[in-house]
Amino acid sequence: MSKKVSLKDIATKVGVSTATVSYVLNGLEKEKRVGVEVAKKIKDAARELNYMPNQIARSLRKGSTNTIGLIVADIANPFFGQLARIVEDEAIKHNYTVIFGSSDEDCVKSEALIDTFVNRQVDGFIIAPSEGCKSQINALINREVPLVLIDRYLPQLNTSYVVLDNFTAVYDAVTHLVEKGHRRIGMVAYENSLIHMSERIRGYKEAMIDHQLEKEIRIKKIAYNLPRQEMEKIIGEMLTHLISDALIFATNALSLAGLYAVKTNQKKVPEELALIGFDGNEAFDFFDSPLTYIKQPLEQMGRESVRILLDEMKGNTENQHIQMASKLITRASCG
Amino acid sequence: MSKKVSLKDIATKVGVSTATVSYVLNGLEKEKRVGVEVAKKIKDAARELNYMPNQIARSLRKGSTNTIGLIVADIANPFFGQLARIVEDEAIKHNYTVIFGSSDEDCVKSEALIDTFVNRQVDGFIIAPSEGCKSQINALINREVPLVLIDRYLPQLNTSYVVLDNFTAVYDAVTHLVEKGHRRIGMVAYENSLIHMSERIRGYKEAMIDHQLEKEIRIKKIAYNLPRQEMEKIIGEMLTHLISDALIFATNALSLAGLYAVKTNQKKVPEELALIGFDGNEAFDFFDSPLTYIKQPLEQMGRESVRILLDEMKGNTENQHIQMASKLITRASCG
DNA sequence: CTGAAAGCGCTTACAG
DNA sequence: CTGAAAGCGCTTACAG
Repeated sequence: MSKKVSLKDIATKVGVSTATVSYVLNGLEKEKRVGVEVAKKIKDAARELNYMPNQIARSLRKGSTNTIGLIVADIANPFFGQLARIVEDEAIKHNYTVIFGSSDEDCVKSEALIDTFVNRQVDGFIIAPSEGCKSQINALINREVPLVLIDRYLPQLNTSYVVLDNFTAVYDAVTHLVEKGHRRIGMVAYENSLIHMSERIRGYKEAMIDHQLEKEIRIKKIAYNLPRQEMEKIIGEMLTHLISDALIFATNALSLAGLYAVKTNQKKVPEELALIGFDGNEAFDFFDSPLTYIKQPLEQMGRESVRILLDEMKGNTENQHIQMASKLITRASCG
Repeated sequence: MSKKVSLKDIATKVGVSTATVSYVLNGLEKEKRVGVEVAKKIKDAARELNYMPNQIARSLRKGSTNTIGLIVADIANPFFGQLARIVEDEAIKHNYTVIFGSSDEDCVKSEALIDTFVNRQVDGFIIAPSEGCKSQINALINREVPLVLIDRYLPQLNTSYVVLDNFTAVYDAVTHLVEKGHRRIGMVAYENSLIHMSERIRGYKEAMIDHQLEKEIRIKKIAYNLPRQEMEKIIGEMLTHLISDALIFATNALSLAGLYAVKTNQKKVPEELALIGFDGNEAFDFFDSPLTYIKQPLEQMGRESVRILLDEMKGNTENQHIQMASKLITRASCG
């Protein structure tokens, strides 16, 4: 890169100290009572030299970087991609930049990302925590780094979070299926002990129990990291036995794998099998009978998480817990 | 945040200078011939105090931040989300972090992002440039900032880039439709003068001409920033008149809007209307007759762009131009 | 009203 | 083999 213009260059050119230049360029000319003429000269010089402040130097001095670290499971997953976009927009409004990383629900990756971001002095974190990385998050808490968890939280840890009311989301989905006359309702979930998954499963179970369907409870748990073809195969096997007449999928990716399996196995929806998906997806709309699904309020989740984080970065140490209601978008797939 | 541990703290504790600590922690102990015992003490102290180097201070001193700035049209768009993920993975391998921003194809936003990233001293840029922001990119070139353009390039500017061979992609798509017996082949594109769009359109036109279908050329251009409902409506209107018996969509978003419109208007595919989409999308698979589409080699594009950028950051000033071949995934939607 | 100076936490050329 | 010191480009408490 070519020679960069610094405060000093402007100071030299105008014939003042870097302090004065700094004041003027940061809009403190009134407060510091810098002469109007000097101020003008400085501004002109800055423009003329095409001065761009070195945010790194500034960050070092001020001890803050105006950067937010965002860690999701996978930025390529539309759920997180959309969330990232909302976080980005909110961050920009408040003059923050976001650096991001994908953990793949993997604790080792997650830790590496957190360390990197800490080294880079991010002012705060928004994290969708992975399984088993409690100690990493706890280390952040001990360092008193502003932090909000998203999508899931860690019940043992005292942090702010923004999540879905997963229990009610799935509970209501089951009820909807029951109302539509389904009884043998199964669930396809991830093998994951985190709260978002366990709450979805709990919502399913309790709803089944409350509807006197305890004996029909059937949950298939699938590993997160399986390629979709594998997921599809597993779900496909479920379908050939067809012990259920309705299925609820616990995530977007599972819903998609399920749709592929249903298509491959040529099951008629909703006649042979009713379906409820999670999150939105265009594919849901083009499935033979458009999918009923549990919709998360992504926009608000993203906004709230940034709002809370900014709050914490301003010094508010009170943890805020937000649980948002989902919406069941009912369409043809449940009969 | 709580008190942070610095090099000095370790130095004090062990009783050496910060220089020695720095050498040891950066693996220069051999080179600088630091005593084995001292080195061990330093490493132990660092571990004990849970030392995390301040990357900001390091960046200021070294003049490089190990950060890549990635600017796409919209990180929530799966095409760019997937690209971002690949860039992220490649960057991490080489110890780089990526900060990202979405331009919405808007020059003002794009410029704000570029300025922010320059201020933050990113070591290099990967940019999907917006329409009319030539001067911004040019400013980057003048500053000698390592840069690779992606998805589109600016023909007037001397930069590295990684793009699709858009001309051939669409040319071949037209040929495929012709071979399938279609003649009244239309195209739905964005109102965008950038090279990726103009090349797609040129590919369409030339193919039509080469197949003696010059008179059947019909291109509908739609503004990028329209909400999908609007796009759908516009395409819907095309469908009611049905001047075409086949349509090629120039982007993923247009393909989706097109599918919704076709569904709403209950056109039979491929009997009444053949379709070819751009990029992949799960919705393509679940459409009544699975969509034939032009597939981009995303993985390689992401990798190559990072590889070239790293190359430039190492000092290689030679611009590299990469144009990748697409693949036509043929399925039922063309008959 | 304005400037000299310290200092943020590192790295590295230099001296011994 | 090891350390003192300068310096990256800013901000800001302090002095005058």
